[in-house]
Amino acid sequence: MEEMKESVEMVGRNGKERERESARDVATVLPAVAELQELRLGMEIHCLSLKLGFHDRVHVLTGLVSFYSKCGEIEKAKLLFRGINRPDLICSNAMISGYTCNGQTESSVMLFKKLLASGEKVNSSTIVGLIPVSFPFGHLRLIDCIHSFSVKTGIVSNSSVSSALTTVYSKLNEIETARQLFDESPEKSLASWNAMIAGYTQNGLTEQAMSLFQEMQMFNVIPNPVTLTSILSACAQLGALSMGKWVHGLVKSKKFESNIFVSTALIDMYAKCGSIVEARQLFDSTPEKNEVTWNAMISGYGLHGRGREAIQLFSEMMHSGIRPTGVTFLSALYACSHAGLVREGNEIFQSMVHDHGFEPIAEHYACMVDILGRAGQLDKALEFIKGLPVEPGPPVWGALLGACMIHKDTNLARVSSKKLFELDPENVGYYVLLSNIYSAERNYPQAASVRQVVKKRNLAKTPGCTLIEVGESPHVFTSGDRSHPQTTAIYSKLEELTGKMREAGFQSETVTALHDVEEEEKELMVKVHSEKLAIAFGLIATEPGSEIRIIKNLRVCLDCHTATKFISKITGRVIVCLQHMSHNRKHGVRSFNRQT
DNA sequence: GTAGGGTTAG
Repeated sequence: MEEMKESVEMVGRNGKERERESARDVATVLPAVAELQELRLGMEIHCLSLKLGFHDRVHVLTGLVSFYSKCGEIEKAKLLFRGINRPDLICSNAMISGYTCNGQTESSVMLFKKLLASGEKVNSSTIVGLIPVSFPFGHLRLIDCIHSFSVKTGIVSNSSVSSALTTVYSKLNEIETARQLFDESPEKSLASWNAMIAGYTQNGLTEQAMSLFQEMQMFNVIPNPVTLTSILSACAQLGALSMGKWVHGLVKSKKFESNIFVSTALIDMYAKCGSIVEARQLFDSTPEKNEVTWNAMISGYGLHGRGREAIQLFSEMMHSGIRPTGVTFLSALYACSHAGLVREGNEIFQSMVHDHGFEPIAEHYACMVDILGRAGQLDKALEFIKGLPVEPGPPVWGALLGACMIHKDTNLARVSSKKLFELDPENVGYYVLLSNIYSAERNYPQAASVRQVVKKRNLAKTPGCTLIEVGESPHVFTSGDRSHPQTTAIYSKLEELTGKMREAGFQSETVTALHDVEEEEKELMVKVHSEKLAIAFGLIATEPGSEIRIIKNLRVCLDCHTATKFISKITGRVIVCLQHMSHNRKHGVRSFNRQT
């Protein structure tokens, strides 16, 4: 930063006789200023070049157009660009890219067409700048057009073009097209591999991401921080602690720790894999933190039910000078809901709106409903919903339904389910919740009729599963799973535990309620089983007294929570139980059993 | 002087 200022001052001091050189210096320094998002400094440089009279050189102008675009000052960029007499290709490319990264796709396309009409030959940078990587939604047809154009002109063989296309297709969940582009690209750069790996992890296809990661190493392509960031995200999604630790070792040996993406991904990985202490140690030892780093740590605490720590960190963030984002508030609110911190959640929500001027989105409202609902304040939750300035969507009603389940409010459950079935008829989760509520109060005919709807409409439900890592190996259990090699020992351990739990006063309300119901009904309680199986296995397979960490994918959780507490008490083991949605991906879960 | 790949919530 200081060096940059010096360099600018030097330009000033040297004056007219070195005008040409100074102009070149300015053009060189601008991209760095843009990357640092130093709007003020860039404007000073702009003023300086006006003063010194080389502001009209095309190199400087191109740099300024690009700089203002990257800082979100698209109007300034447009103004400058319009003033240029005959912009050359590089300058036009800068403007095309400027429009695109500010979400002004139509203007970008118009300029591109104008360029083509003028007979100018476009190059790979033109195409890359035209691809709406940051704002792809709703532009699939345009992207297809750019793709065809690239194939027709042969420019698709340029690895930058094909990487950008791979990325944009991945973002639109068009993963097969993305893979085809990757496979057909004649010279795969490191970025090509990274684009495909990231495409997989962002779509939850962790198995494919991992195998491509192995493949690239077989081709002697050396992973860089970008690669490892994606791989760490895959580990986090899988709960793959030992793989994550291995990657951490790689990060250290390659001295990538100072990369902010890598350190943030590491913190997130440790938190999601159950090692919150490790996560915090890394967080504290990381000198450079951005809003995402803070968010990852706050949500990590939330995941572990450590609401107080989450709030503490949240307030430290507010004083750190790092500006909060919508995700910051979501993470903090989520932590409050898991820890039953109603007053604190309310304060954070109010502060978000009034002190920070954030317009809440549906997820924030849903979090508030969740906070009130979980705490048993169902009336207040409903009141809150009724007072919303916008029409509440599925996340809001879903949160209310979840709360009704915990507090067994059948009437309100019926109201929210009705809304949910209208708004989101394909989502099986809501049917399962409602059916469970009916079952819990022994209203079997109603429960059966809800399940009938699921069956009739042929809706697929997400299978519940629980993961546990023992030593270096991950083990995944589903409901009633008998596929594990140590199945007999696991089930007898479970028997033993059930007996002891009963002696200790454990009453499995829901399970008894479901006792005389058909097999399929028991399946609705999948995660209870899978979680217990995983714990039973953990007890057998690990050293007495050691910590047991399990990760599950479904949110519904009434009986298992109490059962886990009992088991922990009886066996004297610390049991860390995490649930995160990113673990809710079938492919990833399957890969676990195969990989080892 | 323009252009490719990355982290956080649900």
